[in-house]
Amino acid sequence: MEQKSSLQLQYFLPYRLSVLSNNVSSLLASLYTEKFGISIPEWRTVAVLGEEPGLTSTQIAMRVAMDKVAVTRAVQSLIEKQFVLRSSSQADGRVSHLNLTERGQRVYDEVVPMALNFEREIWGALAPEEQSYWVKLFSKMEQRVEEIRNGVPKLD
Amino acid sequence: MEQKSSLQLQYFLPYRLSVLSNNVSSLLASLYTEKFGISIPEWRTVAVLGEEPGLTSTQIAMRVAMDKVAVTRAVQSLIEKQFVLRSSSQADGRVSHLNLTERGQRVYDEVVPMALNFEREIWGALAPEEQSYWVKLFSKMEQRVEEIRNGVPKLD
DNA sequence: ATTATATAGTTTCAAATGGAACAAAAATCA
DNA sequence: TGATTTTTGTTCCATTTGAAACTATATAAT
Repeated sequence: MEQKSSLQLQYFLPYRLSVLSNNVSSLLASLYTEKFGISIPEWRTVAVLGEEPGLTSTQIAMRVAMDKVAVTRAVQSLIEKQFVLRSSSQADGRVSHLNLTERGQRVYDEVVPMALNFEREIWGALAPEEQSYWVKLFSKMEQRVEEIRNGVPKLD
Repeated sequence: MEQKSSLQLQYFLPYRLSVLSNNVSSLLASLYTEKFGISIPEWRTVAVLGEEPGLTSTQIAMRVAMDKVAVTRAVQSLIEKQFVLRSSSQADGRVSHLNLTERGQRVYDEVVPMALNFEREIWGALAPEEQSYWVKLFSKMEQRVEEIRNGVPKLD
């Protein structure tokens, strides 16, 4: 990897990551927005509740890299659409536990295979040994970015 | 790479891509928003005009994966801030050519090294041979996603 | 117990974003 | 030439997003 001195956007890692991620996200989103009328944050909420029923809003926010406002809105909308049910905790009056309704579970059950299938199509770009290599490299990148993030503390 | 039957968001490629990309973007943005008060689309516009002076709005949009409305707004804002100058083409009355002002050039000259430095920090996650491997795999992914995008034509 | 502090979640308001309609100029075509 | 279609870029409007203020409950401290 040679040293760069000029910034060519098309080869610039943050830019390429952003473009790829946007393309992937919007392709994936088209699978479930058309069919079920749910947004990306809503889908993420459904996905995580499908994995772990009964989570609270804050727990969802932590698992899903969304802020609490986004979760509030996703949950409200999912409740209106009757995909999610809220039941307040008797242990802690501030929180409520969220679960998929039967309809919500159907969304989950239908979208998961589509999503996995889409993921497989993308993985198809790489040979099997390349795939595990990708995962290894990607994880290192994630870690490093996390380190940088923690090393450069927010000014407060 | 074994077959997945359940979707765990934390291992799901589109999700991981999205999180990594967002983290990288927001770290990078913090470098120039604080110092120069420009947004991500504005920075991209400056970056591309630094590489290729005199582009028109449409040309910027093509190079930078933004839609034309985003470019219009970025350019308007950059003109107000006196980072960009618009000069209408006498060859084609519809378009105008955009250039960095001296102030805009200074932003470019200052941000580019910061951006490249940031990129180097991220690349630091990988050993040199891993870096070239990453580029290779990443390019394959980009290509595949592009293929899927073209294979699934927009409904119009 | 009473006060202070922290946490969960919502609301509010302003800014960012996206799509459709639009105006102006250019290109095509009859 | 004159009519039609494209292209460029902007504006308008509705939706989304984000940050800060706020309410309600819970926890800690004195």
